[in-house]
Amino acid sequence: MSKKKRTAIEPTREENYAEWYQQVIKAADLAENSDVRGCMVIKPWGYAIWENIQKALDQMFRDTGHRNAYFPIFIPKSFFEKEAEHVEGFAKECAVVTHSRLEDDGHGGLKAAGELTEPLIVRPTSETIIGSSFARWVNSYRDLPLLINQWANIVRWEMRTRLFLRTTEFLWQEGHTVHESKEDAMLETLKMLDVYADFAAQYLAIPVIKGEKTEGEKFPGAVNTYCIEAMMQDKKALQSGTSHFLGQNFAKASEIKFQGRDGEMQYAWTTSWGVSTRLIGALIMAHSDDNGLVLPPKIAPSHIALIPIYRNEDEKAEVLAYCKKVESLFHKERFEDMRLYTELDDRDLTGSERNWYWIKKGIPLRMEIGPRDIASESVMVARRDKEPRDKQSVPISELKAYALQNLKEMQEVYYQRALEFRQANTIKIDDKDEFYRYYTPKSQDQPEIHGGFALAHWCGDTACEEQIKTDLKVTIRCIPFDTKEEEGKCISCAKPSRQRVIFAKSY
RNA sequence: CGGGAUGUAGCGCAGUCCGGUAAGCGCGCUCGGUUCGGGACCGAGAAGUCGGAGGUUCAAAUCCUCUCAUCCCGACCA
Repeated sequence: MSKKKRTAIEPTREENYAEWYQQVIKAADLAENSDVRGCMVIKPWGYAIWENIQKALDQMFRDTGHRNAYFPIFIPKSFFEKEAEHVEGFAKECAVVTHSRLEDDGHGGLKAAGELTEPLIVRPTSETIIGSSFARWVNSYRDLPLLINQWANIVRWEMRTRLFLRTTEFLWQEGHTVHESKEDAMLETLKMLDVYADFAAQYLAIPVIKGEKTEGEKFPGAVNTYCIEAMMQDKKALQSGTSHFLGQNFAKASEIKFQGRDGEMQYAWTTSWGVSTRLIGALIMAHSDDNGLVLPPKIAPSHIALIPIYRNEDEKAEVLAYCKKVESLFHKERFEDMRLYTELDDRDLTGSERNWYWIKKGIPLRMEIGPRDIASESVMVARRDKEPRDKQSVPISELKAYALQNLKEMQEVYYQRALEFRQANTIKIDDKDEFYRYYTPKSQDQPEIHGGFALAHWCGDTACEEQIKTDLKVTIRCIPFDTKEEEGKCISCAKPSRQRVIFAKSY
């Protein structure tokens, strides 16, 4: 009989990945479902992660010349109707405001009254409403480039929701820029994709693949859509950010025109790009384990849990005093470019309970501090990327340097682990049968855990993409930038192909 | 929006088929004590309109109808 190791999260990833994901969110107290269907309440520990994402990204946007602004949550229906593809892509998931006030319905309740002359759409994205402002702001080539970002909430009436991955309302950032030339706009589109990829790697410790979306997967109204794709621990792909080259489509829809260097009036070239609270879902699924959340130090809301261990009131007083001294070592300390935070957990629970509480929350370092440590002028330090019982005694004199060094190492470890996992689950496939075998579940009971990324040839025909999607529920995640041109045969129809694309099941 | 499953205390569940002292268990919570460096123990407590609304019946957690929510699988999507 093999004894099953007790894990803090049940079921484990292997047993039931989807359920494990829900349980990690609950155990780490990140978020919960609200009383409004499909909407979530983001709790302090989860929201702090979002705030850290905001801080880091906002700095990067600023460094690339962008400025924040804010546009209305409501978009007149007529604005929306201006770009045909855009309408088609978003119409089905729009929430619509049709009335402006409530009246007594005569039965003890309220009824909507004051019908609006024109319905307002709750923004699912802001190209059209921002475009109308941009049309006023842009008159001359001297007004360009116009580089704007907004942090906002948006609403997309999705059928099926999952915390952080897909909710009816979510938080995001949307960059909107206007350029004089096609080349400038394309450069901007790709520059911001790079910003996203760098952010994912450096802060979230998630390696991503940069590439272009196929015709069938691109943003409604865009000329080209680029994306970063990440692999989760169930080997599925998660689109973690997108950047769109909009050509002159939205400039024409919103009349964004300017007088050029040649004196002629012309339509501008625009871009848009965004990442959302979905990144928190990516973070959870990329790093967490069967004991709960795992957070890269550079994005963690707090970095060190101090856990006093004592037997009686006398010891408690002594230990707490010592803990405060230890905590003061880190007062207003910085880790990389973020503030370093500590949590002194003096709740009246057993040491192990407090220990496990912080393991589940994913705090990078735990410091157990008891009478023995006071005697030896040291602290027991445990890292979240190691086994729960794996602890190291560190002298107080070296503690600060030790903590900073280990946080740095952990950030690196998480990135490497994720990268190795992706590499181990990415293969080149040239044979159609092998391709189909690769994506056929080994176990019908848990069809999530199988397959991975496949680099295979594709002729460029949407029909082939559709066929594979129908047969295997596998889609082309992107046409990656970093592959060489090579002759081959389409994995579906065997017609000649010039390059490999990334296939995967996706969220 | 289609198919499936589930709603009983804060969480996890039993009871539902065969209606009738079954409102019960484990964890958590409160109080008292012993504990505390591998998820503590003993004792005493508090807590649930059985998801909601109708109906059948002398009697409904249990049967019927409708409805809401959650999860899974599809279609759609960041």
